[in-house]
Amino acid sequence: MENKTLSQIEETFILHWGQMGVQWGINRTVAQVHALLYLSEEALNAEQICEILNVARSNVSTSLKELQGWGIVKKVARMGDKRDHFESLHDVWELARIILNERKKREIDPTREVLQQLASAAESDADTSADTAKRLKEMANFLDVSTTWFDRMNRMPPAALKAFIKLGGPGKSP
Amino acid sequence: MENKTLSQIEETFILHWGQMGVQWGINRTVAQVHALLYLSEEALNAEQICEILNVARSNVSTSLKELQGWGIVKKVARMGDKRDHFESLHDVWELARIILNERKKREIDPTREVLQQLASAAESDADTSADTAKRLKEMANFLDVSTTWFDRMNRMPPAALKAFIKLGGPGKSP
DNA sequence: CGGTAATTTCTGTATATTCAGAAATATGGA
DNA sequence: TCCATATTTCTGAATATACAGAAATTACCG
Repeated sequence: MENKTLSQIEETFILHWGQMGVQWGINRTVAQVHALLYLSEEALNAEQICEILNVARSNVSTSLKELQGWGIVKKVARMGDKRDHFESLHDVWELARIILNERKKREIDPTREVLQQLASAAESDADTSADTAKRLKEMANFLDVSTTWFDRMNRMPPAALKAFIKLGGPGKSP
Repeated sequence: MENKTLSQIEETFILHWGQMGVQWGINRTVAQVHALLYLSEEALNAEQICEILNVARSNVSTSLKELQGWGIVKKVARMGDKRDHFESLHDVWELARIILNERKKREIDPTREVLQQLASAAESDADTSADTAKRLKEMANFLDVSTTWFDRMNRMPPAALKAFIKLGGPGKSP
């Protein structure tokens, strides 16, 4: 089991991706593991990932679990090897679609529900000003409209979505 | 200077917004200050914000500065009052547009540049596999296409954007 | 110009989060 | 069943974040 080393370029990408992740509220190691698997042509096992990234085995385990939970990394079996191997989705469009959708499901949707409840409760709440009630309603409505739009985009076949974005949506500007 | 207290509903919203912020890599206090100002009909001064949110004065100062840097909170002067007062943009669409655009400018654009450099360097780098080079290029290209699309959306007049989203973009599904 | 109040920046400390390694558990084959 | 290896859970240490108060700066008014 030889230690496959990274080129300077690969290393830079992985480190940058990790930084990026942190800014978006994603654990650095999770982002790095993902970056590594994204670049890697063949599936890697947990041990290899530790060695390449120089992070603790436990972190890799947790990160892989997280990435699998998002559906962007999958286990693959290898003949004659008991250990699990992991590979990432390699289609960037599909990756983006899944990541955005997962974050929406986990973070936006619950917020939307809370806001809807608050907005409707605020209407008849003596302690809450009509003005606050209005703003809550506007925010709730905004989330509603924009998530509905997102869902629609999300349901498009990948190729169609890609074409739509490339075309520029509403009609291209000069 | 009396301590304006929050209704239960307002408090819940502000706390939730703070949580939400953290998940997206935004300082909790920053998000809470924003939530408070978003709800508030009249502009508040820093002192009031401290009292209402129970956070340190210095944190409020830093948070306000940050929010002003994003362009979603503005100072307003009040007759006969030396202290600065602050108010948030109240148009949710405009808010979303500005926030997304700022994050793009600060986080995506630099990443895109790095990736473009890495991708082109990878092509002629002996240490980097052709496969890696391909993936870097795909990622760089994806960021390019999607940010170009975003910029185009962003340049639409607010009303047109709103209408476009509400309509459903690519054509509505059954 | 001075004095006063508001505001921001700085600094040490407290708190919370994240991490790596160790120990415990689970899994698969002989 | 036993052994080897993979995986997860636990725990102290490292790191990052939030805080309060002090010091410095700025703005305002007489």
